[in-house]
Amino acid sequence: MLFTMSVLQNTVILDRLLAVAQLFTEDSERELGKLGLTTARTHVLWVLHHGGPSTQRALADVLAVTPRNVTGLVDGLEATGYVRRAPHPDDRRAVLVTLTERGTVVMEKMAADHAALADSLMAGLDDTDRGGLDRGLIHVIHRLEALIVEARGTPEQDGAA
Amino acid sequence: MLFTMSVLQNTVILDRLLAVAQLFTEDSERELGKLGLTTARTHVLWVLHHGGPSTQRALADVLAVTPRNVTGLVDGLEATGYVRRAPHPDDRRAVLVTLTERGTVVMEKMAADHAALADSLMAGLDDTDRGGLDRGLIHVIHRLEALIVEARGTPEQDGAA
DNA sequence: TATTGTTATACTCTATAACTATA
DNA sequence: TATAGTTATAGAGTATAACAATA
Repeated sequence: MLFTMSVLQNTVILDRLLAVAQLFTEDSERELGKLGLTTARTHVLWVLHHGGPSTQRALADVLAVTPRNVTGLVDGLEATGYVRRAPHPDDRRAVLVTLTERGTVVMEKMAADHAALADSLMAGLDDTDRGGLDRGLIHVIHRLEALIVEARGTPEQDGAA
Repeated sequence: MLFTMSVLQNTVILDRLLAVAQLFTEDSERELGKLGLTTARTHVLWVLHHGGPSTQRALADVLAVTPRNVTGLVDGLEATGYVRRAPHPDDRRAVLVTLTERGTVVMEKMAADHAALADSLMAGLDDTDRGGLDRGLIHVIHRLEALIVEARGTPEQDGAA
C-alpha cells in the first residue's frame, strides 16, 4: 500500500483534519522554537516526564531510534539546560538522563496544555455525535491495525528468504 | 499553547489513532524507500500529479518550503527518474518540473491506494456512527481552526512591535 | 528593481560502523 | 561475550545569504 501522511490532504474529512492539525503543529513548533526546543528533543522530555529518569538505551528503545541519535538529542537538551546526565547507581557503563527544574516546568505546562486542548476540542459537541465520534474513531483504529497486521503478516513477498 | 504532535500519544482516543497512524506511516515509508522515495520527495510528486507541471517557485510556495530546498528535492527526483526539468516556455529564468512516465505510474498507484484506504477505513461502520464521526471531526476541525485564528490574531505578544 | 533558481554554508535528525569502558 | 554510550562518517531535510540570469 503506497501512502504518505502528507498526501492525506486531498480527500474527505480526515484529510481536512490532518491539514488543520498540520497548521496547528506548525504554530506549536514555532512556540517550541522560542524555547530552544525541537520536536525530537521535546519528545525526549515528554518521555522523561512520564517515565522518570531513564538510561539512554531505554530512551532509544522508546523513541524507536538509534543510541547514537539519543546521544545527540541529550547533548542538545543538556546544553540548553533541560536535562542532566547523572551516573547510573548500579551500572557504571550507563547514564541516567534526568529532567532539570527547567525541563520539569516546561513539561508540566505542556501536559496541562495538552489536557486543556483535548477538552477544548470536544467542548460543545452533543452526546450523540460524541459517541459516534468515539465509536467511529475506534472503528478506524481497528481497521488500521488490521491493515498493519495484514501487511506485516506477509513476510517479505519480494523473494528474500 | 505548548504542544507536539508526537506527544499526542498519551491521552484518549485521538492519541490512539495517532499512534496507529504512525505505525501505518512507518510501514508506508519503508515501502516508499524500496522505490527510492522519501516523504518529502513523494510530496513533490503528489503536488505535481494533482496540479500538473510547475515551476520550482510554485512548488516552494505550495510545500511551504524554501526555493533552495526545492532545488535539492527536484535534484533527487530527477536523479531517480521521477521528474524532468524542462525550460519554461514564457520565462527563461524559470524551470518547469514535470512528472516522467515513471513518476506518473507511481502517483496513479498512490492515488488509487489512497482512495481504497479511505473506503476500507470506513467499511462496516453503521450510518449513525458514521454521521457522528463526520460531524464530530468537523466539530474538531472548527475548534482547531478557531484556536489557530486566536493564536495568530494576537500578533507577537512578546513585546516586539 | 524584482524574481527564479543556484552555489555556499550550516544545523537538526537520522543511520551504520568501529571503539571504549564496563558487565 | 554482550551491553552502554561515544567518536567518526554520511545522507536527507531544512534554513539563510549571496549571486547570476532574466523580467
